[in-house]
Amino acid sequence: MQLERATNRTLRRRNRSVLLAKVFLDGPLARQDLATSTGLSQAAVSNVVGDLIEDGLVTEAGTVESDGGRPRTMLQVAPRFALVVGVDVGETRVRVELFDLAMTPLATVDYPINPGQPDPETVVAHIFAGLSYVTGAAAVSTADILGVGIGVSGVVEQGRQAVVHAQTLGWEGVELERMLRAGTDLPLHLDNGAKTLGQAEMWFGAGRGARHAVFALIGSGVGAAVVTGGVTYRGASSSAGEWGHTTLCYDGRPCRCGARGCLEAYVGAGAIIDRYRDARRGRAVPGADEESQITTLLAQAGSSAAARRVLDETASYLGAGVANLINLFNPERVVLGGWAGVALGAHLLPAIRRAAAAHALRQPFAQASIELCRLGVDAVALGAATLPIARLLTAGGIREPSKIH
Amino acid sequence: MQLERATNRTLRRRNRSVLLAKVFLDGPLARQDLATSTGLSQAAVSNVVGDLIEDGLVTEAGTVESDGGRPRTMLQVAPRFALVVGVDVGETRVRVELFDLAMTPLATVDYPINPGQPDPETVVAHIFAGLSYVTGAAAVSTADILGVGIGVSGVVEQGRQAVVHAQTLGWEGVELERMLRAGTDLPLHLDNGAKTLGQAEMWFGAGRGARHAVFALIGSGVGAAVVTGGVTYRGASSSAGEWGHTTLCYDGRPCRCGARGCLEAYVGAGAIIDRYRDARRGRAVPGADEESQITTLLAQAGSSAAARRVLDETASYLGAGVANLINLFNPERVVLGGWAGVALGAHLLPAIRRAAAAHALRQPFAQASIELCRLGVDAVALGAATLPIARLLTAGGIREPSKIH
DNA sequence: ACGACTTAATTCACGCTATTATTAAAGCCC
DNA sequence: GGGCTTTAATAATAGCGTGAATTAAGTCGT
Repeated sequence: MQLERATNRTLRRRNRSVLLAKVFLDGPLARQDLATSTGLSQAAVSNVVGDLIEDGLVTEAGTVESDGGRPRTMLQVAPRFALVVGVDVGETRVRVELFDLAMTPLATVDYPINPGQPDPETVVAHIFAGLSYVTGAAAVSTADILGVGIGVSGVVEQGRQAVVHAQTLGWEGVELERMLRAGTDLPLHLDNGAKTLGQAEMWFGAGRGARHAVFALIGSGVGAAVVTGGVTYRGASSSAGEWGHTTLCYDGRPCRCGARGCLEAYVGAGAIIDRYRDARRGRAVPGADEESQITTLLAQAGSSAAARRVLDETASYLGAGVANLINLFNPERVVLGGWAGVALGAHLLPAIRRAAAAHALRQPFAQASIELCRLGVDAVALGAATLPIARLLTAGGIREPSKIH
Repeated sequence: MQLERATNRTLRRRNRSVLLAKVFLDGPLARQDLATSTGLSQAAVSNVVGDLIEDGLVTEAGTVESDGGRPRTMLQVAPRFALVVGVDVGETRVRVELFDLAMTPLATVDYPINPGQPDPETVVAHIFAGLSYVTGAAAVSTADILGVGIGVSGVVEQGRQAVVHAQTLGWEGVELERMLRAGTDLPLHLDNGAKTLGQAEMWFGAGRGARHAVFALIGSGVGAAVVTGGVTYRGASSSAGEWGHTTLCYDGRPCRCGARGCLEAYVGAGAIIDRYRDARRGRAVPGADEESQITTLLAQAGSSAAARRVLDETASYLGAGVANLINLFNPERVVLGGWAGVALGAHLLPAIRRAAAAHALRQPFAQASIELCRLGVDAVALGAATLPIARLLTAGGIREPSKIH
């Protein structure tokens, strides 16, 4: 039950938002398209679009020939109306990327961090360094930056100031937003990295067109982003979707979170490698890091029965975990992502589908397709960059929240 | 991203909806209260309330004395503006209940059904019989009935016409809505029984005030209703929340759904009784039906170590299951309900909380309280009856969708 | 009993917004 | 160039919420 009053300005802001979002997401469109697809009258569309053009948010982008009649002028979001920055705070590196509103990457920089429990201060310093690097490299002014989105691989607790709990980074209640705000006046949007990746796939990847989707991400950690009604599901404190630490096997293998039987203790990259090592009677899996060890495992599937068994089991566990998501969230689409998810999914997707079918209820399973992601792992920064844009769109392109005359 | 245009009438409808919902849910309120709590101007409130009174939706309900000043006149939803019917299609009976808009029960009737796979036709006949019985008993006209809400213990797939998949009833793709529409012109609202119960608890019970809550229901079956942002989470085809058939114990006990290791196979009433029988080395648990057998188990906890062990295990499994809900949905409240849930919860709640704490991530667990429901099991019909009301409230009290002059 | 004071509800001019109908613009085709 | 088609802008109209002023309905002190 919504309890927001509606005033006359609300109306305009909302229609601005509807039109702006449509132009942004569905590419160049004519005023007519907007009128028919939104149901607004042509007059209103013209009126609102006029405002948007005047505000510099939208530009006319050429005309399209017609078969007898005035050619329709196409509209698009002005790519340079503003710039956005996406930051990916992963377990092994901090990536800072600058985009324009057409989501063209203008500059990118990576800062590797040593995996052993990076200092929050170091990460913050990397972010600031990255900010000044990308603005310098693209020769743009900070004033043109609409906002900075930051995807962190851990629980991001939204409150007045976002706080990060990331067991994999060794962070417990790190006041990342406060630390960042101390060094910049740019609008900040912190969020869980899985959620930003889901956002990216939703707008530009495998989630397009779906209203209810779950993005299941397998990497060193295991997480999920749930989108419902086109909007990321957050829950009370924005930590919803912690799929990796749901119990799949009561009293089972110990997990690094301290509990037993978590999904991550079976299908997290580390867990898969551990299980393969066990299957090899304790002989270490060749490879410098988890990523190459997983590659080894997949490469040996042709020759080693043990590797095949480990992969089969992985698909079964993963399928059961996906079935849980399907039963609980009833999505129309489950998208498998994360670096390990992509590596495994390419080979195991049919087996995962079979296992999910065996564990999920028929009706919700029949509603859901299970697919691979389309954007790759680096989309965390892209998705983070969409956060300030999402805010701009819902606000109807009005940057200042309120003004006092 | 919402894509609904907003027109001038939308505004009024929305404000009608906001005010009407507030008056309905937060009891008698003065116009002033409405103005301050919604942010609308007093003039607008007066204006809209005037319309609502004229339409017969709202009535003035006396005045409240003041210490110097005009006394405020309180407003309430007119209890007899319309009547609603709630139907509970359970595994053992069909209940039909008639309410006014103050949710006062005006008439109730139960039709027992023999547990062995009841015929859909029989259930439909019971519903029609119940409808004519309650209208007769309360001496009201069918024309005064706003709508009929029907809570079914099974998956209700919403489409053009709701279809029911209820393994416990032996129903597979039963076109219940079509069958009902053939016999009545009343607006129908079919939904899963757990969801209607959650709705009832949300409006009148343990969920009041929460924006994100999960209602975990334990009976013969195990299910959950998820409320997010004050609204029931449905997913793509409205079957979200099938908690009972999530895998808790990979490759564990067989479940009646065909899979193995489902939560229901551990904490469903039948499963608990089975586990107790196993603990008694196969000796049947005394009791005529599941309900009395569970009572027996609880009664013997004082004397029998086996009973205690079974209950402890139940609390642990249940806690792990609740932890999964907390990790995935990040609610501020988890409400334990269902007849078995109530019976067990009274004794096991502390143990369940401990087990949930052990399995959930710290941060989301700290955000969530775990409580018992307040309304009892019979609230399914009450919750079903709220469905037509919820529609009325969101529509701002406008019954006909559109009129042609 | 009367006036001062307080609080609640209504009225009305105003500005904002979308709608429908109408007009202008811009091109194609014969 | 005139007729036709499609797109965009303009004008007249009506709905809606706001804010200030006004009316309504009491309490309290003297």
